[in-house]
Amino acid sequence: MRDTTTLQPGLSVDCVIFGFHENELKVLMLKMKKMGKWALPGGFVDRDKDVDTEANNVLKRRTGIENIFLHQFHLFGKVDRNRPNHASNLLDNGLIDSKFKSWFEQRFITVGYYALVEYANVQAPKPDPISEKCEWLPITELPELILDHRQIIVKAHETLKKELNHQPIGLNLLPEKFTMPELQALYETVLEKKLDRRNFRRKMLSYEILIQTNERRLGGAHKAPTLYQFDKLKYKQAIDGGLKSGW
Amino acid sequence: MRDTTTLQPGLSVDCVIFGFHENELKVLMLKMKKMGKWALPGGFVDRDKDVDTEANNVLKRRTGIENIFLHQFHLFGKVDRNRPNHASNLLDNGLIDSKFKSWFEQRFITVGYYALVEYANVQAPKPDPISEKCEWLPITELPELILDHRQIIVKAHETLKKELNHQPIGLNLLPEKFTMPELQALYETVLEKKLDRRNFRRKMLSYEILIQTNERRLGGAHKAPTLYQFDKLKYKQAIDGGLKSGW
DNA sequence: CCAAAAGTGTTTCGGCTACACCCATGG
DNA sequence: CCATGGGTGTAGCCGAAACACTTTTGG
Repeated sequence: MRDTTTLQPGLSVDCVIFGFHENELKVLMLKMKKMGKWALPGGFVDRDKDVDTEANNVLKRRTGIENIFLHQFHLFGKVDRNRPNHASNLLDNGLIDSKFKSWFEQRFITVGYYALVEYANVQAPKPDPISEKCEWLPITELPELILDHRQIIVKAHETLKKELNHQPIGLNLLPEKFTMPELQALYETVLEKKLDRRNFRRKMLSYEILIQTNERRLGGAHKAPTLYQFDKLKYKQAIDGGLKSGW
Repeated sequence: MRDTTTLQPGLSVDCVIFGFHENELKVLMLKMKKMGKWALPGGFVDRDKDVDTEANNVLKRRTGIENIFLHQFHLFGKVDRNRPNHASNLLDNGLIDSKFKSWFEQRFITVGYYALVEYANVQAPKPDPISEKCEWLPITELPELILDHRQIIVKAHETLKKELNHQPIGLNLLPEKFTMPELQALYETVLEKKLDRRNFRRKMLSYEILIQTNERRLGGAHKAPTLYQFDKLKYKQAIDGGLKSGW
């Protein structure tokens, strides 16, 4: 951060970036230097940029990914969410220059966005200058987080679960080709409940957003499952038009 | 407005206040002096107040109503939503003092809230200092609005329709006691489609949020319909817990 | 050949839809 | 007594849930 005068004061964006790996729902988090606590990837908003644009920039800076599903879900506007100690904690740990003290002492509100990204596509997530590392953490075992970031993640997860009743997920969250059981595992993980294998298949096929390939996932024990991929056009239509039934 | 130094810069809240009257969904709007355009009731956010609190204050100032359903639904963050002409329009029409010029020239984002209020409970909605009147306008026939306020209303209405799949409405939007056809008319108006009289009744009763009184609505021609009221405890549980089926 | 997972089919149940019919009220 | 809207019942359809059975793979 060089100059705060071009930034919209008191406003930040935070991104809850979901990934799926080893049957766990994970969130991309930054471990802050010195403080040890973890934080969501976030950023400030330039005075002459759309808020949505800045959220996309955050995602791109940490993962290199652009142009994917990124959805605003809530504004967190409690007056005490970053006070009284956040700025002094940053200063005391030498994470920010003292000339930015007043900037960080402002009352801040933050806009929450969530994204769904393919785990394997994020090879080396990049920490920001005040973080020592950027890693995927399982959503079920989060360490201590700064500010209200835990609450932001919970709200993002709740929103994702609700949206699942109207929209498919999987594209950008799974590899290009995947099996039906893998897709089901994703749904079960996000929804935090078991689904019937056969009914899941039928329902998912009824959406008509899948293309069956003639390849199979070999190498595992037992019968080799068929690989599918998304029909991207129809998938997009399903996102826009909305699905009827829920889970 | 006396002093902008206590306000969170570049941030406002706007409330889409829905009412229901004569089988029309209405929105409480302010007609701005001189300019003639209409605007949503809104306000700025004090540096030491929660954003939610300020939204409630806006509602209270215009309607006198407090402690009712008021839901944040979206942050509008386009960089050009209040520029380049909004501040100069206000100034040219003498609506603001020139000492506030720079305040209104800032880039503004706004948080949208929507509320459901009982039409009859708002006897004399109060205009703000820069408005000549405050009135209910039918959502289907909106005049010219300032900024992106039309888009904000559209988004609020879309959100309301979606929420209807998971939550009941009616409390705070209808009088204390109401008939089943009146409740149905509300649903049909919000959803913008006709529903089957008999199926509507069955479905609504299945939610178990209604209490049947032994009174009837007299005075109309034909059979006098039974009056119902909401079981407020169960209604609240339905809001929190969510209903399953949709419309 | 066996265990375990993938793939297919079938039955059942409940909710929603689309009706027919009776009841009450004002005119 | 009749037109009109309120109130009640019911048959049929469709989707979801529950479950049995076959197929395929590695070991």
